[in-house]
Amino acid sequence: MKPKLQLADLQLAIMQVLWQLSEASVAQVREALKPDRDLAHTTIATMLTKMERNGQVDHRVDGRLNIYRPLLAQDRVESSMLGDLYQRLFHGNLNSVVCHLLEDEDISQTELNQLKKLIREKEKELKSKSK
Amino acid sequence: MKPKLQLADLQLAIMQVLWQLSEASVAQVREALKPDRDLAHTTIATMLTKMERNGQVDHRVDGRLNIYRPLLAQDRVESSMLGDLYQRLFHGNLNSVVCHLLEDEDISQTELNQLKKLIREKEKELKSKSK
DNA sequence: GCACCACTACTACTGGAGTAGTAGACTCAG
DNA sequence: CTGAGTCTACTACTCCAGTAGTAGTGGTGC
Repeated sequence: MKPKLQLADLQLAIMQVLWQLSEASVAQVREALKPDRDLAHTTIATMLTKMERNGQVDHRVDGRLNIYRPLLAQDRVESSMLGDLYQRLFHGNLNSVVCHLLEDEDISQTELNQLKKLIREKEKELKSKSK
Repeated sequence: MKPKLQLADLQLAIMQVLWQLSEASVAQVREALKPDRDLAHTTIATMLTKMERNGQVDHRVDGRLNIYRPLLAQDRVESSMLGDLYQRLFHGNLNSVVCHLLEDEDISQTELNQLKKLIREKEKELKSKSK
């Protein structure tokens, strides 16, 4: 069984809590999500059960508590979800993506500097490979 | 009524056909989608009806044909969907996004050059604003 | 000892995407 | 004029996310 790397909205939110805490009980997840969405305890529990069926999380029993931990690596999910959008929406056109980001989002000079550094590194990598 | 800017999979595929052709009949959409997914004529028609209910497309009647046209601008959808992922998955961290893209996807030197140009333009804009 | 609390397991429901069948209307070839 | 084909409208069904109620269970305060 291949676990689904594309996470729906709530699933992603839950997973991010798990990534941050390494592992968590239902109550902990609920607490962490509370500012954004105040969900019933059972809602989280149900969702976690479903996610376990999907192979996205796992749980161990601690006394009467279920402690869940993520089965998916954060960067694999990020890559998968971003890559999917990148292909579906932009057909692999890097420029439009960055264009949108620079236009729509609030970007600081610091971030631009880091960006330039990333590009320089990528260029180095490209050159060494082409030889 | 606010039309939904977040498009599901098939919806996006259909919308992209409409963007490309400006407007299209069910049969045209179906033809365009055929290489990727060979769907029944009625499937497309049903989907278009639903999308019309969602305020995403519109149609006029031409003889016995329904000709659909997109109601959403391509770049608004792109911005919305990308921005949404950007916030949800990366919490507004531009670096990680670009990092993933440079790492996962196949990027050419030409694209990197264009990227640098984009950055230079953005820098200019930042400077002129900060004054 | 018992009432309460916290937690899980099970069940249920809604809404939307995705998929397609069927019926009915119209059109065109022969 | 009739049959084959094409198109829409309507209906139906599956799957899954999201949401939560209820029942049962086991510890805890007093």
